[in-house]
Amino acid sequence: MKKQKNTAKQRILRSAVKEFADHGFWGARASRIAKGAGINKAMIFYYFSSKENLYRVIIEDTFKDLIEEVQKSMAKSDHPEKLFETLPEVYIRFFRKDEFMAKIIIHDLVQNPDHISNIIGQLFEKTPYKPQKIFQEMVHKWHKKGLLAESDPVHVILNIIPPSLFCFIGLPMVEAVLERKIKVDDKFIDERIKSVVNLIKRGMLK
Amino acid sequence: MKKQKNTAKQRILRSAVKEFADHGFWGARASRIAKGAGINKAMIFYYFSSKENLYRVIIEDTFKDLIEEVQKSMAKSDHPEKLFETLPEVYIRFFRKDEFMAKIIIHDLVQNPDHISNIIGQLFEKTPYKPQKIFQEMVHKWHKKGLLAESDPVHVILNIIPPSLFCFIGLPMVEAVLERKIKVDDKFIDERIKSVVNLIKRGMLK
DNA sequence: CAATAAATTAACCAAAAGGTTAAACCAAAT
DNA sequence: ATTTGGTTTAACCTTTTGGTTAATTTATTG
Repeated sequence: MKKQKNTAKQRILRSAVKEFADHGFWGARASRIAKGAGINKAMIFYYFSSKENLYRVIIEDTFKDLIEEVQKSMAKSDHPEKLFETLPEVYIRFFRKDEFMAKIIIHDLVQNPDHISNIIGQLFEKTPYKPQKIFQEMVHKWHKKGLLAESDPVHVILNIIPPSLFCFIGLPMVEAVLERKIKVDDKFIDERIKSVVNLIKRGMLK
Repeated sequence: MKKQKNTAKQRILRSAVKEFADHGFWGARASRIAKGAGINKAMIFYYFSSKENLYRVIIEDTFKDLIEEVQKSMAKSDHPEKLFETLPEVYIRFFRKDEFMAKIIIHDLVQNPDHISNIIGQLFEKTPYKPQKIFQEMVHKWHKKGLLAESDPVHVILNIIPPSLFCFIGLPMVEAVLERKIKVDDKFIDERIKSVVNLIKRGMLK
């Protein structure tokens, strides 16, 4: 657990996360970040030198945390059932902790796809063992053993992450379609995790 | 099929779709839209009065088309199996047709959730029968009959749309994680549809 | 305490943005 | 041929933006 200091730098970061989430990189305003952090605008450039760099720092920090958690969950899973039971929870709880980050990642993914690719690439380079190879081998092995119905790791990922990640961003659309407000409380989160786990276990396990 | 005229207005729309998709509303530049359309910047404001209005027109047009297709697919489905077999194809093919729109919708969903809610609300008001009621009743009826494992319409939607919609936006992330380029060609699209259909049929049907 | 380094601010700046305007252009109708 | 109406343009304007600067306050340290 990182220390939650209240230095000017920390307050800028917190305010910036919210600003980038609400307005995206281009919509984000340095003046609003400053106001939200209760500091002078010049401080942003004093500590982070540019808006772009501030953005990069935030994205990289978040991804480091997320990837770490996913790797932990993968390391513990010697069976696809175990993996499918834990992964949705990791993603959903991570993005619930601060849903702002979910929004920022989506923004980045849409506007600047190479950026996130590079960050993930760099983070993977530093780790001693190669998680990308491990995942592909896991899927391959499990499929051969007859445990997995889906054989392509690409689709395995595309079937797990979106239903987890999207439940925060997509909700307004669902609300409109069903003409009903949906409260994102602990109960809803638990139900969502259960539903996704069910979906991918029944949908992809043999 | 709408007529694909080549009037200045049409060219502005086409150029704007690409610009909004690549940069989001705030990142989009009127000057670039003009250059892309090969017209003078003033024409944008002559035909659409403001950047915001141009954006609104694009979003509303797209949604009208999408909702129409989804409703057609719903009307034909008297059984959940049928619905689960057709819906992913509708979404995936629709967003493949121009993936720009997928990006724009995501942008809008993240930055301005109320906007899309309102558009959907307005479109639904005009239709004689209420699709939102129909869908909820369908799910309820099917669940009671023992055809559906998932009883909550919210989760049914959240299990169908994200794996379909996200396969375009999320791909760069998957590529980074697996350290492999993925070509989005007809073959991939077919595979993706099959995978999603499989996932939600096995995952939610009883 | 004095000197130095770090943190903070108000005022400022150039560039770029969305948007306006008034004049020119052009096709069709009279 | 001239009027008329919709198009199209270059030049312009205002506001806002990310970013700078130079001066001031606050903390650190010898």
